[in-house]
Amino acid sequence: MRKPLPAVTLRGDAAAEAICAVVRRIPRGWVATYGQVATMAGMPRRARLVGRVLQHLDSKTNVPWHRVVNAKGEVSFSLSRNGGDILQRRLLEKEGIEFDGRNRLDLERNRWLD
DNA sequence: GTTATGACTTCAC
DNA sequence: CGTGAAGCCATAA
Repeated sequence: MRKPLPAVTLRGDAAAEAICAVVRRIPRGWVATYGQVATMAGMPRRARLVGRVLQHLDSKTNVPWHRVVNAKGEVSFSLSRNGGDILQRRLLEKEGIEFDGRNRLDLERNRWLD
């Protein structure tokens, strides 16, 4: 008998925990990129994995997922996020981060350096 | 097994 | 600075 497909394998996984641990260290008002988080979590080139882990967080998580943006310095927009991208931008603005007319922020100025 | 898809990144034009 | 292609790796079909 085959084991039922786990609904979410990334949540609770060791790799997922490592990623969350890094994201939780991002100070309020600062951002990091997916690739940066991946590298800091000890798994370079796993940027996409970071995005997938964040997508599975539940709404009451203590992980500041909104402080993670892509390498271009913009909030990743996707229909599959069902409005989560808009929320992300709003949360960042509430922390004092400014966006230009193209949904981008200044990475040089806002990137969190460990 | 193969193919397609993504909250990605990097490099070449 | 924009675009496209290739690389990436976990999931879903």
